[in-house]
Amino acid sequence: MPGVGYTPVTPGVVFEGAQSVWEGPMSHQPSSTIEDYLMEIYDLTREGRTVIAARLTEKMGVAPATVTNTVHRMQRDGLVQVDAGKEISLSPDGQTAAESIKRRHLLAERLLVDILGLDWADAHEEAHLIEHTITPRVEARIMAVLGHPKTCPHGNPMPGIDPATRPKTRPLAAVAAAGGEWVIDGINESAEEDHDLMNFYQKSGLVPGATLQVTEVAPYNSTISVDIMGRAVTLGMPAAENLRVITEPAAVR
Amino acid sequence: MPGVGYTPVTPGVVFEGAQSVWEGPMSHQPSSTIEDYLMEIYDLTREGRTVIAARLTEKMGVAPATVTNTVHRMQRDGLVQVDAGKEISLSPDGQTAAESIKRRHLLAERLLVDILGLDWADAHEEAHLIEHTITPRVEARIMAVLGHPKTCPHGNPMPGIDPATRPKTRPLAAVAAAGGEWVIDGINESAEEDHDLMNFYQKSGLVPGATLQVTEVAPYNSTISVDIMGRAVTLGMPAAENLRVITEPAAVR
DNA sequence: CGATGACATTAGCGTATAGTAAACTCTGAT
DNA sequence: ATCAGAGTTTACTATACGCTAATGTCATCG
Repeated sequence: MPGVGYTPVTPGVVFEGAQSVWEGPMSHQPSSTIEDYLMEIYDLTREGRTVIAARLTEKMGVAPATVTNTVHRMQRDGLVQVDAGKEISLSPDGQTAAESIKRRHLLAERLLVDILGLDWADAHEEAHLIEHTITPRVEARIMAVLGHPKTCPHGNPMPGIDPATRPKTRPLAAVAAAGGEWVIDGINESAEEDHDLMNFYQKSGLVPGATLQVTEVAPYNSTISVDIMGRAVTLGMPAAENLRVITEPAAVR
Repeated sequence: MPGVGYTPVTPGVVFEGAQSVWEGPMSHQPSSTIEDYLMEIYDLTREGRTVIAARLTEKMGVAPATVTNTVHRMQRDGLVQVDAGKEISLSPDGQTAAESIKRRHLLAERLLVDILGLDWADAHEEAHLIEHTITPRVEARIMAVLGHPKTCPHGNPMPGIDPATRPKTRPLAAVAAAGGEWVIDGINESAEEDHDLMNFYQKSGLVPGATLQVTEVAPYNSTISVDIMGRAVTLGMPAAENLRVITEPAAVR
């Protein structure tokens, strides 16, 4: 006889990693890994990029074979489709799950920055850990305490926010001439992972809501120079590409 | 040739679950599972209970063979010793890691209750998820914002708090006679997992700091009745065993 | 048209974490 | 002394998620 004090689990429960989840007729709770893939697909899609396995390979920092494998599991679980051209897209279930994890990521970032006072440049990577452990119960509390924020600290909108209510923006890199005054809307998602770049933005005061004057556009040098809070800052291409400024004069934030 | 855009990892890195960690000459970052085991061993030890695999089997809700297996990995990694009598104890490294995860657990509980306004009775299980994702950086922020709390919301002390500075307590069940007035110090760790019991405590106002009068001690019925905030509440054995009251008249909290 | 480069996939491994089933070790009670 | 019961362990299985190596598929370029 086996030892007492342990009762085998009811059938229908499946174990994945450290947490056990219901494997009922309804959908799974995706693992952290799957949530990462979902958010990555969601972001790439929102940026208008073609979502193929090679893109995920770069973003996730894993071997190509690992992505093939993982995407297969996601297909099996009804989270994504892969079309004839190998393009990956979210299913309705996948979309729902992706919006959920994206929302929790943004809320975690806001919690860390607005309430806990964590460095703006560190928030993304810390939130990336915490996001997976936020249940609906806690999500509701964070949402309430923060007053239903519409963007993350880096200016990216919560899923479900009507794009029409967001300001029209362009990359700072697309500004053609010196002289204009611009308000920073946000930092592109893809730049949030670059910790050094984020630190540069932060130290330079290049954060959402800040106002800057373009002092020089130097295409021959691939730089744009700006004046921000009286300080001169020169941005190279990646920094200028990933900084969104508001096109409209009136900042409707 | 393999696809471009993916560079194989430097040697010396080991993969465990979703996160990659350094496998240097120094210690690992324990996985969530290992952290759970560490905290359980820590709690059982602090309660003065004999720590054997069967105890962990109950607490973790896994099969006995799983515990054997996991404890072997913990031995291999230098986190625990197992003596001739099969008793499990934390090594110095294990103790350090256990105090770390315990501290993060308590901080997560306080964050959830004090700042996010989560239900006191729900905090333990939510913190159990979040605790594993709190890095030193975030831990420091929570610590600062909360003002270096000395206990969790259920009255249990942070690791490193000198027991001498804590009030002398006894279980409410050990109160021999009616008539006395007592201040609640806390709820035993082992009861925090019992969600129904925690809800009962919360609804009855039996939370740390509250004052109660013992109105009846009925050993023949295994109950103790108290008056709390003018309300009469009768506690059965488990509830009375796991509620600690302060022995001293002056509440030095 | 054949080579190259970007991608995808298969095959074969390894580890952590779970489970079941069965065997084995005590200790204490009949 | 044997047996029951608690506790432990071994053997084997399964899944998720990583890796390397090798193979297959295209499209485009020279």
